[in-house]
Amino acid sequence: MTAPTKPNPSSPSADALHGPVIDWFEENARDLPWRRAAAGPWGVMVSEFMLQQTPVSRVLPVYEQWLARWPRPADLAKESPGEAVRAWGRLGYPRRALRLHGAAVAIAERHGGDVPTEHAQLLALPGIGEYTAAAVASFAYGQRHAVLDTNVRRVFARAVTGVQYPPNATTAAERKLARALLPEDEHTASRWAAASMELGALICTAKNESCVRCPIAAQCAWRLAGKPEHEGPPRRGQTYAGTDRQVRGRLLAVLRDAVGPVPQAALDRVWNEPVQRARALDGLVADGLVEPLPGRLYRLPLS
DNA sequence: AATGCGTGGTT
DNA sequence: TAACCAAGCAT
Repeated sequence: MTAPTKPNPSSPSADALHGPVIDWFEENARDLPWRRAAAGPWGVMVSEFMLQQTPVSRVLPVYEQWLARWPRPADLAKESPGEAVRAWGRLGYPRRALRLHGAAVAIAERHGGDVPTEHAQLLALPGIGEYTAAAVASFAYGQRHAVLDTNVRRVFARAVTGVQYPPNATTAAERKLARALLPEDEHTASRWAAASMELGALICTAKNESCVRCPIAAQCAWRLAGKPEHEGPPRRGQTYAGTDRQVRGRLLAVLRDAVGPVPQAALDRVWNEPVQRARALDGLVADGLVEPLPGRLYRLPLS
């Protein structure tokens, strides 16, 4: 059985992919605010945090609000973490807001207020992992990095490896392939990173892929193989109704919409099962998303 | 390495 | 309509 990340014998060469994909990108790239020069490294970094597991359409309005309110890392660093959580609104995964605030504080303290340029420095910031460090270094600073997000992984799985979907978790073989496909020239590499991601986002989508508009359809290993169905373990479903996540979301929504501290009685109304409710609230406090005050009061964290 | 972590649109 | 999906990270 062939490893799912091993290129097919008939897989296209790197050189055969770069030109068509980058040319397609020049013509079809979306005009997103974080792609404009005015966004700067901070705009790129904010957008990357917001886009972790969240669609572009929902990020756009919140991104504009954040950049208008906190145009530099030091501006956000001066705020309380709770204000960041409040301004995060309903983007989801609010720990990202906390981490972005923490990253802004670290940038103000350690990097003179400028988003660091080095991959290792970026990786050391809270909320920044392998993908985001590479994305900021590549998109904001034009550096040569393999930017391996879910879109790129899917494009490589199909075009090169010949399977419908990449593995559940990113494998060493995928990283190796991404590095092998990276153009040598720095500027070309950064264009390739953005272009291959955009191809996955717009054309080579998880469902209803649009091969007729794909610039590399003629070379795509998966299409040439007759687009075989995904085999292997199904991707882990994400149930939500009835989970602690749902309870946490409801609790935090009350605190976001409140001006001052909220009595526990008000929080109790969002979920009728007391054990799960208490567990969810404790979890929010443990995560630093909620601050308990004397007298059974709660608020978003002031520090 | 498997799991937990929000939310809303689409099929 | 329940399931799936959306530029991951931390533990």
